[in-house]
Order: sequence, then C-alpha cells, then structure tokens
Amino acid sequence: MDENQKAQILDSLPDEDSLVDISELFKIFGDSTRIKILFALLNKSLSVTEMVDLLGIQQSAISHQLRILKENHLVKFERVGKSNVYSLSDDHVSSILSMGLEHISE
Amino acid sequence: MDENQKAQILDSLPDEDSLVDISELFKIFGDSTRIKILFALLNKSLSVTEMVDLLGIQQSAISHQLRILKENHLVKFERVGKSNVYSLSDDHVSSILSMGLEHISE
DNA sequence: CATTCATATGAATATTTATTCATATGATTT
DNA sequence: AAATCATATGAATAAATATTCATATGAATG
Repeated sequence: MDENQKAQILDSLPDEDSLVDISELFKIFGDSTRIKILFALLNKSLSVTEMVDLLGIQQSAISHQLRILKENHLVKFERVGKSNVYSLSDDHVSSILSMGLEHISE
Repeated sequence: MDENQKAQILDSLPDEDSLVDISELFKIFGDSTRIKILFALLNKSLSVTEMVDLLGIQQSAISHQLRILKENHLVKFERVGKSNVYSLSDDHVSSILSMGLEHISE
C-alpha cells in the first residue's frame, strides 16, 4: 500500500469526532435494558411504572437508563397527572431498531 | 393500562433472545476502534499491519478487536503471502455503518 | 398541609471491556 | 533449518458501565 493510496483511504474515512459519535450512538443501543425500553415505546408512550410492570425491570434501573436515553435525545417525556410519560423522540430511533431486528434474522 | 393492552404490547415485542441479540449486535458497533476498522475495510481489504499504519492503533489492540469482529462474523480473512488480509463479511455491515453515519448528522 | 404516589438520584458493588506489555505461534524466505 | 516477519494470544490493569439499595424530590390529592 503506497502513500497515495493510504492518503486516499484516510481521506474517505469520517473524521475522528464523527467516528466517536457513531460508536457512541450504537453504544446506546448496545444494552438490552435500553433496547427493551425503546421497543416498548415503539408501540405506545409509557410511564415509568408501566415500563416496570411491562418489562419486569426494577424501577431504579429503568430510571437510570431513561436518563441516558434522555441525555442522548432518544426519548422525551411529559408530565401527565402523577406520571412522567415517555415517548420516542423521533422515528429516527424506530428506523435504527427495525434495522437491528432485520439484521439478526440471518 | 389494562391487562389486555399490556398483553398486546408484550406480544408485539421481539422475544427476550432476539432483544439480547439485537443489543449485542449494536454493542459491537459501539466501540470506536472497531468502528474505525470497519470503516477502513469499507474501502479496501487490509492486513493487520496496514490497519496499524493507517489508523495509528497498536497492533495488539487491532488484533484483539479483529477477533471480536471475526467471532461475530462481521469480517473474514484470508492468508496472502505473509499477511492476513481482512475484509467485510457482507454488505450487511456496510448498511449498518452508513446508517450510523446518516444519523449523527442531526 | 400532610400524606401518598411516581420518579429521580447517589453511592456502592460487581461485571464487563479495552488497552498495553510481553511473548507465543506460525508461516515464509533465505 | 534458521531467521524473520506478521499476527495472535494471555495476563494484568484500568476504566466504563449496569444494577441494586436506600433515600430524596416533588407533584398531586385528600
């Protein structure tokens, strides 16, 4: 591999920051608790209690993971009565999930 | 949320094993070293030494990550002369990478 | 306004994971 | 066959991460 070719490949790579961003995006989807939450929200907005009831995961664990999802703008929430009702931020998320689902069936 | 609705949502979720598989797939893409390797291979098959030279990552680290990528069938390799030349297993991988790239530009 | 319900948060722990260093392996070339 | 080149591997370490337990917060309701 000569220097020219090397330079050409390097040029075609996303820059360092983008590469880190991409890996961090995938990292968020790389946890089964978060994946479960996101798939559940694909159907319907849910409160924390409903997620606990539905998924059988501890309330604290759900809340901690929701914080991560929130910080990364994958979910949003609004107050409804006594509950915080969470939903997916955009269908961005849904497209990533369905891709994951698609690619494991092989 | 009544029991009927709960059952309905549960029914729509991928089963436990699939959810774990999906998160494990994303987890592999959730590391910047592996992402760099994969993006580099998107251009051209590469030996380990070439990856070291190109990416500025230690040989051992590259090899360790290649093992993970191999185990998960994301890359394959063949012996060419003195080198092991790696390439992407299928364009499956490329579609996931380009989706990642697409989704960070927002 | 006191209580309760729903959620968030902090600290502690355990586990996973990536990298480095040192060295082994194993094929190729002389 | 010895030497060398390319890669793999194991152990050690450090860092990141998920979960749990305990408790705080804070809004809603009687």
